[in-house]
Amino acid sequence: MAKEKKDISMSVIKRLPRYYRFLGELKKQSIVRISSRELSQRMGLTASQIRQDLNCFGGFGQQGYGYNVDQLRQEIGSILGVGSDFKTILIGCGNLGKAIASHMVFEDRGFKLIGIFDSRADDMKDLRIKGLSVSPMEDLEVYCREAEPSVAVLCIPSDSTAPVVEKLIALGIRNFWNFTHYDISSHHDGVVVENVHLNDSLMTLSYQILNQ
Amino acid sequence: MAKEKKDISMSVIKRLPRYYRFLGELKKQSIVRISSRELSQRMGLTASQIRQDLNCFGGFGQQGYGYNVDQLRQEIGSILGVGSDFKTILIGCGNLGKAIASHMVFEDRGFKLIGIFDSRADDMKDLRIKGLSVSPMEDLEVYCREAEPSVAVLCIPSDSTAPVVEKLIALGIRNFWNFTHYDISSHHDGVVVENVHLNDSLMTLSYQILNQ
DNA sequence: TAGATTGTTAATCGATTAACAATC
DNA sequence: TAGATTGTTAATCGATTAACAATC
Repeated sequence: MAKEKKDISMSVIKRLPRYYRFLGELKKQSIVRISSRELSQRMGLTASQIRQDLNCFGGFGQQGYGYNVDQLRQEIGSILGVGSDFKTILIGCGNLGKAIASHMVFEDRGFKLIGIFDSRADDMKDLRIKGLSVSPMEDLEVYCREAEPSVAVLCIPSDSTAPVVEKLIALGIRNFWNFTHYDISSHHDGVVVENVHLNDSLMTLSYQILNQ
Repeated sequence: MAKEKKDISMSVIKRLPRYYRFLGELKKQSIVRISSRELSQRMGLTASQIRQDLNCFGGFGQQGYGYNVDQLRQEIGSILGVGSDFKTILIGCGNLGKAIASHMVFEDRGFKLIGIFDSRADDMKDLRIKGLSVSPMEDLEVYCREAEPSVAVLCIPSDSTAPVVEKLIALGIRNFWNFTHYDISSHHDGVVVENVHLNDSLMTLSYQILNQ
């Protein structure tokens, strides 16, 4: 039933997870159907925008009725690839890496954590995160040839990121969840990068506080 | 010299931290001056956009010369409030909260962490993060009346966030760095919220992998 | 059938890009 | 002065909102 994907704009994509979240809430509250108007009021959007967004992918609604909450949620989930199983490795197991690995429900979102690497793995002999031990960076090459992960989560210091990315790309990894400040996209083409720049976020907050 | 701030769009604001970062890099490389054209090539933007963005705030450049790297960096830093000193408390000291508190260079970005709270503070008697111990949530009210923090960082489970936000707002806190999935803006007006929705980010990555 | 609400087209608004006169 | 590059206005492009015919 889903439409041929044309070229959906990033603005739309970025809104999808939020729809997914709100629909999950509605489902929890045992709400079965919802109109674009009602959803728009809850989410602080226009009904028009919701209908436009959803119609990028197909006619999920029904005239005179609205949308079926659970069905719509599943459709959006499938568009976002919630049911995927991307083999993922974590590079850098310091405070942040540890938190990301143990805190995030990777599996719920289509990512399967299969390996953890850190340059000081020696100091982490006894550490286990989700049953995984921490391997030294030297093992990366052999490991990747065997396990063929497709995604790397980067939680290493920004200034040592460049050569690591170089290596990962050489080993065939094309998808990055990047917590460093290193600007992967401006150095490499044909690579998928989702940045989480916490410092940038903090500075945006700071601006908003000063100019509210 | 800075212009009267009209109403700068969020699109522009969100780009400023990235400018700040690139200018920091250039400074490190002892580059003194840069033209919008050269900067645009390094950052993968158009020169036009850079000039437009910067001119929202004032004429930082000089015709025939370009921009002075260090001066421009400082101007942007000051727009973003890098030199501020917002009193900040952390709510929730689990894996993520711990990582955020110890990993982030709050101070460099205008935020001063002055207190940490967790509902299970009893189990964290010996924990010290940046010299701070973890206080129980019951102490929040008295503490806020005394110390008057203006920013709260939320690293608690999403489903217990609503009442905590309620309380913090009652205690006069209006600015939030929100790592939970709870949608503060849709429940409260006149509040500054900067969201870091890691799950949303992960889902966006997933979409991009499937549709690259 | 009448009422409700979608899917979709048209109108508006905002953001990005192009162009160029001002000026260092 | 001539060359370079900004600041700024105008043109284009894209995203959001409004409107309404289609239809459940």
